[in-house]
Amino acid sequence: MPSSNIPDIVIGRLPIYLRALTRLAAEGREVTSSHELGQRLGISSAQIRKDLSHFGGFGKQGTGYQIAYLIEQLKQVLQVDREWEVALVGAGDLGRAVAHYKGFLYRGFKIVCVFDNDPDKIGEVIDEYTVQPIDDMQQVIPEHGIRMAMIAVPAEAAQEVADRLIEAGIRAILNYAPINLNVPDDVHVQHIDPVVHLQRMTYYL
Amino acid sequence: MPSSNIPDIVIGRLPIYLRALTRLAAEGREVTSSHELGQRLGISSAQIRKDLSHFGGFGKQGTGYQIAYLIEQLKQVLQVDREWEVALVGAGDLGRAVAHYKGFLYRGFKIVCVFDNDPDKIGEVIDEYTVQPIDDMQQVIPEHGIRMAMIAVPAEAAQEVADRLIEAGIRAILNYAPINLNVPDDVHVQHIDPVVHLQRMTYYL
DNA sequence: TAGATTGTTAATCGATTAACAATC
DNA sequence: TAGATTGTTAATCGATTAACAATC
Repeated sequence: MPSSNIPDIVIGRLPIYLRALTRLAAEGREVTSSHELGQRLGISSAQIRKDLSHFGGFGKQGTGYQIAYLIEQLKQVLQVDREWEVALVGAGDLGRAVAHYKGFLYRGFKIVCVFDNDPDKIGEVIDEYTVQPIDDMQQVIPEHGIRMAMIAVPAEAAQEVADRLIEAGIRAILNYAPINLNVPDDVHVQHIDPVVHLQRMTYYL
Repeated sequence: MPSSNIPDIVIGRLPIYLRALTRLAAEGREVTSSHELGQRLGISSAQIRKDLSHFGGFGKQGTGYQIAYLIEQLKQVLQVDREWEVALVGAGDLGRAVAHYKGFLYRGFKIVCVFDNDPDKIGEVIDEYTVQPIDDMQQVIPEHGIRMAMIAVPAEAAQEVADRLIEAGIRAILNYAPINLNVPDDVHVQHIDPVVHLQRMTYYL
């Protein structure tokens, strides 16, 4: 965690707020309150106010928050008021689905290259991407100055892919492989494993 | 949260432990310690011991934990020592990828039906599944006694799909749509939104 | 003005960690 | 036995909540 003294758990909630606010805006709403937002998200209004107050006073007493303005501010805080180029490794079923996904673009991210090591897949075209050999990563990633990557390869290959990505300059990894990645302190990792979420729920059933 | 007085945050870590232990077993290891497991996961050994102690004494002083035994016990606690039938709603790119994913089966889950409301997709065959009309959910789900579902439809449709699933008897939902779902207290929801994870990391870049 | 809601402080609550006796 | 590691208690740390003055 290089910068700042703001709890990581707070940072983790900001994208959730941003998503809910964007939704409210899409519904045509212009103003909201910590109370309303909290109700929608199942979070206390006090927590929302406290979280936001780490970054400034975005609201107005008696009125609440201007949705458009708060969205703008949160995007700035999260640095998603720009577009981040992302590399994708893995062009199997999952990688293909990720490559197709249209939801990245309007929320700050753009996949710019897709890698795989399967000779059958290299050269294949997925939407606007041509699958490149994984050995080209070391060249392509620094060339574009890409700092974020998504891993969608089998569990066995994920750690090695991560190591090579980091060597190529990647500093943030979204890992879809069902395995824990070990990375240096200055590299950020997030895991997506649907089974973990399912297993968390079966406990209560 | 119907049952138990064990913190939800502890339950949330168990699947992570289970995944790491399964990995260790796959590497041919038979015994591990809270210290080793902690190192792999970036968690303190004390936390692992404390978490496990909620459910019993699974280790042996001086030795550590028998991996196979601990896996078995954790599966029992999480109720994934059986196979859960899961309904999938949405047969677009994402739903298709989810349907193809082989990783559910060996970790306690089996997709048994796929629904969509697009006439072009109904009747289509995805692996072993034939896409069924979404209007059949109310019949098919109770018939099979299915209690878990995954939502892979566009954000606009997700809340309505969730409402109908719950009406049909679903009590745990894994939501891939980038929107917060509001559900009754006795229904469990987990969200998967890759953009939220990416946005959480850009803050630090 | 009266009503509403913020931003912030202090109090509460809960989770993590440190430490160690028990024991394999 | 000596060394290692658990399970558990108590101490610490941090996050959430309640409450309210400020103010729109």
